[in-house]
Amino acid sequence: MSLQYLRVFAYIDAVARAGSIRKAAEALFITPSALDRRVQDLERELGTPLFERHARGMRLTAAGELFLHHVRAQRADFERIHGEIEHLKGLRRGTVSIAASQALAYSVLPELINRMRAANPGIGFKVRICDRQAVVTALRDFDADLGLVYNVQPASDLAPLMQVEQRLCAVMAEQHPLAAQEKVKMRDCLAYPLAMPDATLGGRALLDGFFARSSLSPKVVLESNSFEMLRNFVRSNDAVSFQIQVGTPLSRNQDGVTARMIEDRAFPRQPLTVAQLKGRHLPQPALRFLAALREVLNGNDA
Amino acid sequence: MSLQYLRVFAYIDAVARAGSIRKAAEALFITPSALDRRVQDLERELGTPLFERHARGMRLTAAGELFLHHVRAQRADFERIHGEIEHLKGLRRGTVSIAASQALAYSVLPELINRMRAANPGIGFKVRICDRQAVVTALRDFDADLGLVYNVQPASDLAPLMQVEQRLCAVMAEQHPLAAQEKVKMRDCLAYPLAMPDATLGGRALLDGFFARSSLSPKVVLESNSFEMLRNFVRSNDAVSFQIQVGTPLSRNQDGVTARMIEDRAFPRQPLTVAQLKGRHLPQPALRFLAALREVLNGNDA
DNA sequence: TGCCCCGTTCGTTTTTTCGCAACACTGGCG
DNA sequence: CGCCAGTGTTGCGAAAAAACGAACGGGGCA
Repeated sequence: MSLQYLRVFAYIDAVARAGSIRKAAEALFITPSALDRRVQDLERELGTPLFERHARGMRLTAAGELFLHHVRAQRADFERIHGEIEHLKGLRRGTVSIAASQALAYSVLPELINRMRAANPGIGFKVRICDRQAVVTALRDFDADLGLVYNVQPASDLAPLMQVEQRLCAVMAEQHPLAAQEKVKMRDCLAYPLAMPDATLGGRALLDGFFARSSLSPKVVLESNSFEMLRNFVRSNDAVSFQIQVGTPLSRNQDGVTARMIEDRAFPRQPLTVAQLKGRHLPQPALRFLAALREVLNGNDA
Repeated sequence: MSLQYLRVFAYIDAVARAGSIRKAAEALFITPSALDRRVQDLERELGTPLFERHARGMRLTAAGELFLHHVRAQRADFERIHGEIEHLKGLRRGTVSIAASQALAYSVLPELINRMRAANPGIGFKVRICDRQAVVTALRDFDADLGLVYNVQPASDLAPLMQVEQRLCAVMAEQHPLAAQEKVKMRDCLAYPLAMPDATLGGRALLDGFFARSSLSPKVVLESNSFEMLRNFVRSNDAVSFQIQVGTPLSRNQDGVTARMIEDRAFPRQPLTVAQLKGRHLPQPALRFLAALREVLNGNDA
């Protein structure tokens, strides 16, 4: 559902995304000349150029950024209204789009979505797993209704909806010596090779900070931007990896990998944050998803 | 500036306002058939009728109400964005639209607007003086950015921005015996004929309540929905009228009429409220007007 | 310089929208 | 009961808007 009458707004959005009229025209299945005219007409109506004409393509002007934000907000809001109209017709339909850190892909999101789909089969989901910066960008561009991020830096245009303190866990093979203990200390882990999340991931900054303060010297044998990679790596050796609580198989050792909480008091904790773009009206399905999320994570309001 | 591309939304709005396709078509300077087609196309795209076809005209369905609200919000938001783009071009332009009770028309709004216009000549104003219910309606329909009302009943879709306690004043001719006192008591006023605001006005409910509780019997000689009428009436006789503080010539007796505060302790006080529609993003000029209003009224945040 | 990709323009074709007149229907009133 | 004054709605030709396709001018890069 894209509504014929907002065509020109979709054009502007496409040009901004593609960065050039020709590419945008291709994506829209029209000719560059037609697209160019619509852009120029709109600029004439607004009395301001929305794009800087560059030899390489089109870049948004300040006015363009402003207008594009409005366009995206409008289109997102229309989707919401359309969903509510469907809701009025008795159909529980709609789509929840989520941008989340990797940790959520392990069990929280799949299980939650399964549960919601069981209750409301008409609702669809879009889940994009990406790094923290991309989550923020997705929210800003109206590509996601909700963002679930660990250790995100606050931004003035983001509104936190929920914060959950997350402890860091050590991840290791089931047969690993450390798995015998109920809880582990960080110094215990350092006796083994480490498989570390890389700098794009939320937990890394904390680990680095901790290592810098203490006089411990870690032996990093693997660094990756994929927790799945790290998890599958430590399954068949004595290395230890790290992940936040919700992203680990704390109780169920289902795939040869298990996790133990790290009990160091001094270890800093960062919250897992659920956020939305400030000032947005979330669609009903997103609100219901948020409520379900609250139940599962037992989080506090932000 | 109405933007060609939002034409259909303007059509829907017009039909809802006019209550019939033919009247709306007349207002839009197009034929009923053309308008009818646009409405039907939109309904087909949404998959839901927006209007009930009645022999007398068109009435909004539930889905229509929802959609119309969205349409108006969008159009208002577009105006805001357009204003901000103008702002970007260096022009301090835009329009503030205000719906207010009569008391504000006396001195507060005229003086405030004069002062703002002196600082920013590019800003235009739309002021609609109306009763309390109409103020609320204007906010709901996006016909006004800000509402200034005395003694308004709270509504869930309205967000109070500022509240100022207002004392009631007695209004009388300059030569009136009561004008000799610095403050007056209600029982003093009852010795004279009364010119009362009618039930549509904010202060009336308070007066009625007070008279009901006390055993005083007022002699009402004039009842009007216009404070200007009441004020001009008492100028040349011994009657006494009432008005809230901001709407009276407390210090300056410029037009043969003056006012005195009523000092009864037991007399209930209602706040003058500045409100907006909840969830709206106010345009920059409206925000600046609000700030100026705060300075003048010394109000507290709500 | 030569090439490639860019935005843009022009004349034409296709699609959408509009106006006009006629039609069908409903509710009220004599 | 029938008439009447409104309403929304539809078919068709005209008008307007949008899209197409090819050609033009221009800036960056090898």
